[in-house]
Amino acid sequence: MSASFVPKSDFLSVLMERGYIHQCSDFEGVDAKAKAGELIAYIGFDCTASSLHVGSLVQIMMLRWLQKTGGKPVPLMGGGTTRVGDPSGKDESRRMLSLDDIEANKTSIKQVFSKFLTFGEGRTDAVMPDNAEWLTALNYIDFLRDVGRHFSVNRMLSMDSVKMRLERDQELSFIEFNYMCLQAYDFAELYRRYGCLLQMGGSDQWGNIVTGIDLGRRMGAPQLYALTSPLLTTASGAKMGKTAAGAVWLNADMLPVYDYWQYWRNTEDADVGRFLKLFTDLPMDEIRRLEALAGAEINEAKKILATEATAMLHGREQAMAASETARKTFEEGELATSLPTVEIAAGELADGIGVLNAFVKVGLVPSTGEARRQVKSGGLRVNDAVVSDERAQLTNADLTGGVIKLSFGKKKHILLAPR
RNA sequence: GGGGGAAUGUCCCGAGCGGCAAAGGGGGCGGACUGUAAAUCCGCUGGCUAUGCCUUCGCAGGUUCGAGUCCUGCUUCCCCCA
Repeated sequence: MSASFVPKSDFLSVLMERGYIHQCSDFEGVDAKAKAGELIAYIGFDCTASSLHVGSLVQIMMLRWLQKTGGKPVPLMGGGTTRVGDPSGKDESRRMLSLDDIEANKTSIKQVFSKFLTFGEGRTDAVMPDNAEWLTALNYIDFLRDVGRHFSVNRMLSMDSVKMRLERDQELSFIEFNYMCLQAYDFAELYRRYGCLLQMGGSDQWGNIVTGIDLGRRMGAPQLYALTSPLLTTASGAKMGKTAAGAVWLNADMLPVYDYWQYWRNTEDADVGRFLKLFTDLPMDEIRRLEALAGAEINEAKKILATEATAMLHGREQAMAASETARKTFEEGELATSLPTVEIAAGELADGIGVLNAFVKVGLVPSTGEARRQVKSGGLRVNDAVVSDERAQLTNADLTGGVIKLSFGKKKHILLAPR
């Protein structure tokens, strides 16, 4: 980032101040467009899964700030590119998604965007096109003639991502080599359709975005711009968005609100300030105050981070409920009825069910073998009492207030209720 | 087309004289310590109706009391020559 540059637009001021920016092709240019209220920007999203996860949140937030500062955000669904399958994840035979799957994923993903952006027909309202709209209509010969001639292979070969692969003798498939052409074409097409001037994305997208700018110029678009965000890792170097249980999904049906809240609550100390800036709307003054908290006090900042981030996605009411459940569970050690509950046939419980199987049944551990191991290391508890006998049975006698509380480790609790 | 390598515990990397549920890492999980953090230390890291049974080393056959290990064929990937 150019050290001397001082933005005049709200958009760049916010992004710079909050740490969203890694590189920008032309700060002054973007700044001027934003200042004039003419900035329309897009970010591409895969629709390989029915939900985005935390890893995409920085991108979503950039679109959100764009809208809040007077620009028009364009989240682009990669419905067309998804059909090809992104080859850069080098694990070979990635399954091809059916068109129905892709369509379903798009619908599901759009729900998330509507939490962060306002869609509509207005000047700053977001629109969500799908690159399948133009990519699938392409004819190979026409594409080569109209678009392909603008790509310089010499130039493509000189790009870092390509150069690296060639130097290491790693295979670079033709389809992968073409992927950037399709993405570049998206940019040109979005300019044509929406007057989109800026493409944003993660820092790994820089090369692809710049290729798009280049193509735009050759195809007669005005100057286009690139802006990338830093690749996010936690302070200890782990990738964001992955936990033991899998990805931190944004859709509530794939990750319960409580778990989402917990994800943020468990942020490392060193990340609190950075995350508050990136993942909440809190004013900077407030954030500066929170990140100055030291020692155990920083837990207050983490709770605020969790509640704010959750509220943005799932609504304030749900966020408060998650916060309250956590408070009861951790600070009062009391049984909160809002913990996830799994039902069991009343008769089954009356007959007695093995502890190990009970833990497997509610999904806290994957197998009885794992349950057995956890008993040995003291990781399982029933009604807060450590399980020491793996042969123990759970019966109606274990019901406390109509349920049995099963805990795995300190943080994972599930209630077992007879039905 | 010719020659030479490689594929191992369904997260990854990676050892493996014919007796192997298979060394060692990383990652992950649990425990201790804390603050629901980090760091550190300890334990665990195929499945089950479990003093036993079943399934794992690219795929399919074969040799053998016994195969990840030896043989044959196949698949995929890499390297060298053409």
